Amino acid sequence: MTLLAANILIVDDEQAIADLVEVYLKNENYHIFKFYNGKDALNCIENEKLDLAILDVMLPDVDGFSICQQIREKHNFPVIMLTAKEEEIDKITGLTLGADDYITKPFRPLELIARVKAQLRRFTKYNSAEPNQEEHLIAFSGLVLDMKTHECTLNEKKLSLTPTEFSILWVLCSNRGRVVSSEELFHEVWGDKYFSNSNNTVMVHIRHLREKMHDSAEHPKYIKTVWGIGYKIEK
Amino acid sequence: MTLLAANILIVDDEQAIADLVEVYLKNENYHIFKFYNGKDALNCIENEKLDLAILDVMLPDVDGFSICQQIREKHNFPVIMLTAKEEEIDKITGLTLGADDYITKPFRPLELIARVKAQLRRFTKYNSAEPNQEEHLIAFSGLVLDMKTHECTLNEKKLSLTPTEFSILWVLCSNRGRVVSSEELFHEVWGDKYFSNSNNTVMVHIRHLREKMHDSAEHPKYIKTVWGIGYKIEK
DNA sequence: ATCGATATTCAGAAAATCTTAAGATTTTCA
DNA sequence: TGAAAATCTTAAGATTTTCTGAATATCGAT
Repeated sequence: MTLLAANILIVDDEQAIADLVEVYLKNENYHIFKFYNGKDALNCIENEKLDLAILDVMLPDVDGFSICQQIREKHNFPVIMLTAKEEEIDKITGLTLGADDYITKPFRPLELIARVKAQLRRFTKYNSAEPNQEEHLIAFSGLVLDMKTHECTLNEKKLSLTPTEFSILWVLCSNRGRVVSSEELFHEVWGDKYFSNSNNTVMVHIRHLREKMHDSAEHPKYIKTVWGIGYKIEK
Repeated sequence: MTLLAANILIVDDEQAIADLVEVYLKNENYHIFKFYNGKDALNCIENEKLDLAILDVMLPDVDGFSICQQIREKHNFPVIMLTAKEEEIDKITGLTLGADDYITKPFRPLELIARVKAQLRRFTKYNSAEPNQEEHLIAFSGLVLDMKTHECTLNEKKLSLTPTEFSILWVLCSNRGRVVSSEELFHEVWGDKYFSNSNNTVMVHIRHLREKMHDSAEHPKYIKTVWGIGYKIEK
């Protein structure tokens, strides 16, 4: 994804947590600066070129909120706050001001990694001189999908798709030439929520898509059914 | 119907829980190794090729945390921890070190299955994307099988195979030069479901395959019958 | 020639998908 | 804020495709 590994700062006085985060992020090939207190962290912020910071809200010396503020005085990179239980978020909403995201403990490793990547992606996208201008565009054989505007046109004519429909079509298109199972589609579009036993929902949306694209289930030009496997769009 | 069923280890001293998990996952066609104590589990880890482990944190002999550590010494597959009540997670956050996810009891079956699948998906994605890009393709003497698109072509002409037919042909091709018995075929394609003593079902599919490939049983170019043993495709 | 293994055929069963529509939820807008 | 509109989800029945098992025919080794 990135040519050079991002530098990530992690501060938490619960050493187990900090160590845990370190393990997972190192595993993703990031370069980690880890501290168990605020002072050392501040020092690091001064001297290192960081790409992202993960701060525990509650620290014995300098709390995460203060650190975040000090980061914001000079830097623009994303900050993710680590907070205690879900229920307490309300009370500390103010504390997360200036942060870009927050994660509640206990957190799932996957969630952490996903959030980190999301923030890095967002940051590098807005800040890199030469962004992937085409990343948000898919176009082939008369079909154009624009992720930015969420618009879709087919042979110059605009299709008004619902968000879900757009997402499904996007996933199918970005996997063009490959069969995508209903289950996979569901996970890509709805996230890793639990899914209901029937994949009928996906099917209904596929139907709506075909309808709007003037496509048929029997002789589809675009979304083809692969029996027993899933759906695909030909390459 | 999966080509390879994942091997899943489940360890819990509460037999009811372990049994329950076993039932749900077997129902999803996974192959289950179930143990009620840590020692047997450790033994299994040594000797079996596992794809995922579900470990109860509290075990009478060796606790789940230790097992997880021992897994991590040699293996990289996902580990999901089973913990007691939600409220107690704080206390044991440290114990989930090295695990990829955790589930609190009591859990809902769908949630369990969703989590297991999510982990397997993540794992197989990270572990198969790079190294063997061509793994999804089998091609020789005019026959091409593409796992990605689930397409099969014979001398440039497309054969429209049913899911089962495709699977059977895939298994035969990936074992090219070796005789595969009907029973083996059955297990590879259908998983560990019942094996009806009459292997006629396999035979019928073989026939359909031969038909679609314009192959004959008497002088087969592709799928050859090895009397008393099974079928094979010449190398 | 005989016997067990493999082939063929085909119709009913099972499974997957499609369609439709109603109720639930979310979003929009006055 | 509350009502209307749009969207999503779920369920049930229809349809299509695929699978299976029984009956019968054929093959191959001895």
